[in-house]
Amino acid sequence: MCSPPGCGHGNRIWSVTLSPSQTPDEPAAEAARQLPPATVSRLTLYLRTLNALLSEGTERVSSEALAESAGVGSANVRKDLSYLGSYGTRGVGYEVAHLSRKIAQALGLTHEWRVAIVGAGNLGRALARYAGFESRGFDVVALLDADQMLVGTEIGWLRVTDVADLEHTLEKTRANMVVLALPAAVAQSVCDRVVDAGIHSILSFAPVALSVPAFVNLRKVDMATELQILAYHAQRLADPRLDEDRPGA
Amino acid sequence: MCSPPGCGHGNRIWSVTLSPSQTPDEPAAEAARQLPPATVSRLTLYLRTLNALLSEGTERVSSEALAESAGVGSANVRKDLSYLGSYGTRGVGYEVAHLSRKIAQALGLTHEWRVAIVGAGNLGRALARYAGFESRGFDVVALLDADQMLVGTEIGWLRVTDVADLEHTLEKTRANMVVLALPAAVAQSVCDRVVDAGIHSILSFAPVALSVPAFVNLRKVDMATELQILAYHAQRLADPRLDEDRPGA
DNA sequence: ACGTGTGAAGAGCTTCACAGCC
DNA sequence: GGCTGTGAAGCTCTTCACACGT
Repeated sequence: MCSPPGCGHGNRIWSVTLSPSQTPDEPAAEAARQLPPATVSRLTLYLRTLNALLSEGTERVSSEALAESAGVGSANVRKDLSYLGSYGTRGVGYEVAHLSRKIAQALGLTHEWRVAIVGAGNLGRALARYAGFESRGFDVVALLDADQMLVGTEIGWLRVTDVADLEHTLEKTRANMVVLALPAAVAQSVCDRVVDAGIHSILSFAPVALSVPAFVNLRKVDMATELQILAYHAQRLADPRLDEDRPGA
Repeated sequence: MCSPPGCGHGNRIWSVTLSPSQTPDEPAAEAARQLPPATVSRLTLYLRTLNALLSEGTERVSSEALAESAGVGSANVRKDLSYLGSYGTRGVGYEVAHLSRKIAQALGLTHEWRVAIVGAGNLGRALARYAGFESRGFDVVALLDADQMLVGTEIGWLRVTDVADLEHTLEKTRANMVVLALPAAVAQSVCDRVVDAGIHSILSFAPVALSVPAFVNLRKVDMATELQILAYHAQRLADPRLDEDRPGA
């Protein structure tokens, strides 16, 4: 793991875009294509529902129905969709096919995304075989590991390649996204190599905070963290009086 | 992500309920032991760092160092920790062992959490073997599946049991949390049974919105969603000019 | 009548900046 | 000098409520 705090540069995950007042010139044009992060993540949920509706032949859908199937409020749905433009019809709803196309376009799913998974342990192998990626437009093009026992074996329709050749594999497969399914101890060094190889989009499952340059997009999924958050709420329900020495109490 | 930040957030966990205008008597006392959700998810990150420091013998840590290793700002760390009480020493920092204990306590990790994983597909098996759960105080006590080919086999140190006996298994193993690693199609019905069996904390990996009673805590992790969010940002960096075309005009 | 689109109000979170204590 | 604790300011996101189009 990273030696004591201070093994280098401390960069923030996904640049803050700060500058409260960048150029006061053209705020609207820039802002117009900046979707709020919360909206982006909900758009993926709407898209999932829309695609389900599409394949069952439904033609129109209301914000109420979309809200229901995404687990949010309908006002929220309408606000989110309004960032994309006025694609609904008042008194009627949204046309499923059209809206689906618009969301996919806004999310950049028209592009071809080629994903390399680094780490062929339990999780990496599970991800490599997960059909959900392919079906949603993400091509898993490589699976890498450092373990020589795994290199060369086949997982799903992929052959595991040596992480020593990471740069070469990424270039050859023209991967433009990387999923890190690695132990915490090696995650940062592999991450650095991935960034140096020109990858700007990384999804990490390693239970450690990775530091990356500001221009790199890093998202983290940590299953133990999720369970701990559940534990917090569960404990609160179970034992409503947990007044330790809290301020204000 | 919690994602980073962001994170696609959970859905209406615990909802708003009592804040608006409960009893105007004692608002502060109740509010005092309600940690902001964003704080809760960062506390898990601090705890991870603290435990690492603990095992390497470091005794004190500053908010700056904690911030660095969690990927947030130091003011944020201090604010978060201040919700727990004043456990730091000005001019010095925080005592690692003490702070670690306080956070674990606040998160409810003193409790014993017994997790049942439903679904022994690729992901379920990977989760069952994931050492990160055990090491952080979560005991995986059962692994269930509907596939008769899998029932009875051993994964890690667990024997797969039949999901038909779900209620019985949950009771017998005294599980108090459930992880759903199921296909979307069956997730809701299994979820309903899990809730009926008295489980109030559920972590779902199924790519579908589950509906649960308000008193149930449901968190979702969706890997395809994470990739789509990355795609959005990557596309923005690659192609700064996003076209728009108005619908009818 | 129905359901979208949207300013405005409200709630929550982050960042700042500095007082207070070691 | 160094670092915590915290009001206040600023920002983002959510919710409300209703005008508007069909």
